[in-house]
Amino acid sequence: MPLPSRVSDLASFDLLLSVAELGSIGRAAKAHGMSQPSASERLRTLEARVGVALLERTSRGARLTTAGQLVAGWAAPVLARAVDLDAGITSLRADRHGQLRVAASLTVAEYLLPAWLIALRAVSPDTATVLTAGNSVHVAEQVLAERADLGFIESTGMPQGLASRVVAKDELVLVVAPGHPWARRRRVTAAKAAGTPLVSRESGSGTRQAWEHALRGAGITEFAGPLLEMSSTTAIKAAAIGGIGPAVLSIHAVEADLKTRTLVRVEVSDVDLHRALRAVWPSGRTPRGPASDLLTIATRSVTHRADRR
Amino acid sequence: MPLPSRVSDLASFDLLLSVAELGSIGRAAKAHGMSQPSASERLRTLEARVGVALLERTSRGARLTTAGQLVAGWAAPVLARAVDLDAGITSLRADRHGQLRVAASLTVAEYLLPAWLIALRAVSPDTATVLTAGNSVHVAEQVLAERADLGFIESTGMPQGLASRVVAKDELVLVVAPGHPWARRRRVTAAKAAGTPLVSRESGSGTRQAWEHALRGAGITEFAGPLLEMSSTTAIKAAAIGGIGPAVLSIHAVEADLKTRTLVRVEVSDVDLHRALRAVWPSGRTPRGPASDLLTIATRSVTHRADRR
DNA sequence: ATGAACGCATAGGCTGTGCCTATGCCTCTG
DNA sequence: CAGAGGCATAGGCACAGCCTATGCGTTCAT
Repeated sequence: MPLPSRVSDLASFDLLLSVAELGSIGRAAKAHGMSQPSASERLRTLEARVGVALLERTSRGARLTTAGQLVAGWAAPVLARAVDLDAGITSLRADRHGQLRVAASLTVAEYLLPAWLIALRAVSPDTATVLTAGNSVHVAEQVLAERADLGFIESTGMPQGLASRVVAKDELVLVVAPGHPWARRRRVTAAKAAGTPLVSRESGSGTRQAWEHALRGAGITEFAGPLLEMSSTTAIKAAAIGGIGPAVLSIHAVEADLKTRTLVRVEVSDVDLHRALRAVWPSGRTPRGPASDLLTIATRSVTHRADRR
Repeated sequence: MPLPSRVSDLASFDLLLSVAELGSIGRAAKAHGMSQPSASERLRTLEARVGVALLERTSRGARLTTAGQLVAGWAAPVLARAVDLDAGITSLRADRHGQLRVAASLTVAEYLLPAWLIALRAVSPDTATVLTAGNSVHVAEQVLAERADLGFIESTGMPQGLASRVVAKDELVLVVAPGHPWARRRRVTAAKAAGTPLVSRESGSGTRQAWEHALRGAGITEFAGPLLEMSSTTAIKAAAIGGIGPAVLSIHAVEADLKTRTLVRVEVSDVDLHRALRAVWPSGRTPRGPASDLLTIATRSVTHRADRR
């Protein structure tokens, strides 16, 4: 399902937000480093694509119409997530010799780090961050070898020589498409879940290991083989949504889909699927400088969330 | 602050997700209605912009690298919000004579309706929805005049002749930039809040009225004039983030900013800033067809959220 | 072993979008 | 009444992106 082309031009929506903020097309143009006529035409074609008037142009500026306010309101989250994406990408490029080297598991890197990096930039704007992603063992190695200043891992199997602090919670969830038989009762037994082939990552994935580990904790010893093995979380989600079969993913990965009901969560009786996410660093070598800032930010995020429950 | 151009090309990221899902560049190209060479080049330039390899190209397909999985993971929420945006835009265009006419307050239309519309499309794909946004009085008029099948309003001042059901909660929050003096203590008295000039919407805005109403409930009678009046939520947020002064906004509008700490919430002692959001329809004329579906979806969202607390 | 099928890369050529500068018109203000 | 600020229009240029055609490498079946 390709994205509707109507919304693919982020720069135009960004321009619209700038007009809302600055009160005139010309000022918005300047803020974006383009000429006023260019901005004017961009907004005009944006309006044409949207199909309704978004701006009220007066001789002393431009204001959003009601429809314009709505569109701006919907566009803002898109741009906010795009900023997250950009922050993540920046941390991936290693060409700047970053002062702060972070190693993180995929779950942390995907769902939590971008927001932390943006907060970090607010605290120390000049810190270039280099991110390496891998499984927990890999991250631990990087930190122990001092090739990373700070690591973030799932808590299972903490190696020696590392100090740590819990910074967030993760939870595995079993999800199915709304049409799936399990979607109605919303609960299955551990044995049933283990005996059913799932859409999953390749074997060796941390999520898959954690899933089997949790079920073993409930006394399960036999597991059905995977129904389908796919290379990415997105692909697994797409397969599950398409009704191929149940899947097990991090709660962070399916939050939005649960909200919009494109996926339905199914509880697994008597199995604890929670796990803590931890920051780690070489014991005795307390993080300093930007690493300390990032640790503070990450820790604050867990207390912040606790506030809101 | 304009969006970094690195992430402005949504179509390329969408293509990347399709590759992750379908396992080959050619199939992704076909899914997007373009030729294989075009897709190949798009992905190549995307990799150049990102600065790291995202795909592992083999002779029988393409897989994401670790970095590619990360980028895909960050891009997915951007695209998901873009789909929301598109759903909203679709509902704004009135050229199709929609079978379902919805009138909603700005808060509901901005933050809740897109997800509902997407869920509605899953239930009845052929329903074209037309959305009108306005303040609560305006919405009530539309519904009473039967120019809208269903309305969504803040609950203050329910007019006669309308039946209703609570579908969501809203809450006003006082926010300041992290550097503001109030950010440290995180709490002010009602009198102090009322006596301080705020960045706000034009007078007559529902948010502003609700704020003053809530403070009057706490015995406050005198209000400072606004520090700055702006035309949109985005503009107000930008001003607050920029440190111009405190602002009062819906919790939904600042959720992301609170999470990333670009804004800090300040409690107001002894003032109840909650309000219910209600669906309304002409009493006696129980919603049927798509209107009933939408009502069910909206109602489900409130119980769903309750589940998760 | 060998050809067919599949998949990605490269080459060449074209179209159209988007941007810039210059200019005109309108309105509010002093 | 003149000037400033702001948006729209016009004309012209550059480049980005797409398509078709083709080539090369790998895999699989006969």
